[in-house]
Amino acid sequence: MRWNEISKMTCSVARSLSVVGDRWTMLILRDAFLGLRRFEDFQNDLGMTRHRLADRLRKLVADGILKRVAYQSRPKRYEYRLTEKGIDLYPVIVSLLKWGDRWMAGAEGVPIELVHRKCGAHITPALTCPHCNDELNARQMMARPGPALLKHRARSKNRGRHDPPISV
Amino acid sequence: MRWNEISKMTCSVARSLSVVGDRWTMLILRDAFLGLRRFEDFQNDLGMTRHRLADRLRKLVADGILKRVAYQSRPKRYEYRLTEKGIDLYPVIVSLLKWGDRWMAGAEGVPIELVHRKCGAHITPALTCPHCNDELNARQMMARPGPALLKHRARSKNRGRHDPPISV
DNA sequence: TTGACTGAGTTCTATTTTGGAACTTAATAT
DNA sequence: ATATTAAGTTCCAAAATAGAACTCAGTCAA
Repeated sequence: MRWNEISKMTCSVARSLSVVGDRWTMLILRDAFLGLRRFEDFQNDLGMTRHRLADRLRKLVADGILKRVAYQSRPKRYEYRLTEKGIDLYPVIVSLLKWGDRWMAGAEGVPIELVHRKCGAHITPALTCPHCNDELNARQMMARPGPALLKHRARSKNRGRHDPPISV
Repeated sequence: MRWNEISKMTCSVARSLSVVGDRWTMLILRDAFLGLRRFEDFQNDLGMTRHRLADRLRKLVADGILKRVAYQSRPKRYEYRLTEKGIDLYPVIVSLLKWGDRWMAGAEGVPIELVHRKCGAHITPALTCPHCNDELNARQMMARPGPALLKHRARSKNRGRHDPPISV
């Protein structure tokens, strides 16, 4: 199976990765969340080739995650800003950040700290249950097929090994 | 810059991606969270080549995210299970799931629903501030350099454009 | 009014990574 | 003896990426 076919999987994780799962894409978005907007800034910060960067930016714009906005005319220059769809990826980046802080940080401590503007606290965001407000972890959760997966199975009747509701 | 050098960046997101940012890796982990453990099961479910799969599993084991456990002898057979380090990636997967549910789901609804065992509710987990319990989004957060980044800057004195504390 | 400089790309080639398909190996089952 | 199963390997072709140089439109400074 080719990578570009994963967008057709009946799985939200796969569909998300078809958009942000490419090499460099997530790091471009990290930079965007840190306030970078211009081609040269991304290129300087990431050290990726201009070629790849141009490609990735184009794809992110096509996918509605960044928008290309003129910031001057004569000469026309464009910068890249997060759309609402892009901003909504924040939890993904923060989760990666948090995991990296815990499992990949050296003796020097963490590279970046997050502050919640509203309450002013320096925090590490947590995944919680919006119903009971408990902090969540994988063992407390259970996955079950949703409507799209049920329809998909009814159509293709390839009922396989991990068909029933599954625990994590 | 080559992709394998990103693990040296002073950034937890980059370091995390150096481990789980490869093509397929995150999907292997999704399957692991859904309960899959065996080579053949991963291969059947994902449709990736056995070659790549073997490679990725090896790397995930080397990185301490999966462990290779014998589940029978004669013939010796091994399965792959999440370690604590692997289980701790759950928020990353869930964040991707949630984003995909919101931005990539079709008219058929979502592929998978999550249930919180403890309270029994069907929920979509949210990122919250552990201090004030508010649900978080990017605009409410601010990033500032942590100890590792400050040391890194002091060493390399390449003080660049996005050096000061940055808002998202 | 020529010559250097900027920012945002594009083009070219060489290298690395993937994908596809067939093959291996050890043990069991028929 | 032969087929089957699970977990890989091997080999070749195709695709993606890295590195470096080049383009292009407009500005600035002498």
